[in-house]
This record gives sequence, C-alpha cells and structure tokens, in this order.
Amino acid sequence: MCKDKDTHYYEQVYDLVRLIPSGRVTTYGHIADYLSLGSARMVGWALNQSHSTMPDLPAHRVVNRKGELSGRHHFDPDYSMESRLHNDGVEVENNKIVRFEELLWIPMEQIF
DNA sequence: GTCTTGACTTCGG
DNA sequence: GCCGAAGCCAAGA
Repeated sequence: MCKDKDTHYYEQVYDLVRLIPSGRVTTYGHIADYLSLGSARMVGWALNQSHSTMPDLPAHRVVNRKGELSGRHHFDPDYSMESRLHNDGVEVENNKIVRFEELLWIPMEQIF
C-alpha cells in the first residue's frame, strides 16, 4: 500500500470490496463512510472503472442502501449478480437481497 | 475552461 | 409510505 501516485481512492474501495466475505453484502454508503469519501457516488464511480481495472472485483456484493442490485445491469448477462450472490449463498428475490440487513457486512464493525 | 452524467444518499412534501 | 428534489465528488465530452 501507500503507493505514491497510485494511491487513488478506488484502490481503497477495491481492497475493501475484496475483503467482503462470501455470503455477505455491503452498501455504497458504508464503504464511502468507512473510506471517508464523502459521497457514495465515488464508490459507484470506482466500481464502474473496476470493470477495466479490476474485473475480478466481487462488486456483486456491493448494493445500494435499499439492498437492491442497482449495478446488475452493468454486470455480464452470463454472470449476473443474482447468480454470483446465489453462488455465495445469498438469496436474491426480485433483484433485491433477501434478509439484506442480516447479510449486511459493515467494514467498520468487522475490521475496526 | 464549463456542463452533464453517474453502479448513491438523505431530506422534504 | 411513496415521489420529487438537493447534495455530493469525479470523470468524460
């Protein structure tokens, strides 16, 4: 870590998303709050760029505050979020995470 | 250089 | 409880 010019805020987002355990999900707001980005939109931008920089990023575990798979449209149709989440043991219904609050993974409480 | 859009969140009606 | 608007920061045109 602590790279000179490569220390972009997405790097922290990617690293945090990678730390998300299987079967768990998190929200943009919690990531932005933990990284002190100030806006959840920064997380969305980071994940948007992650398609080129970090294709292996488990972004399917990141959803909006409603527990909705808002970014599923940005995923590959053959590897949709529902499929990956279901593979992780997460139940998804109507593009929404079942028992979202129970599966919600907060970095501040887990790491800190 | 400014303006618009974007995988969001929160407040107000 | 649901819909509309504002706020926020960053990147692309």
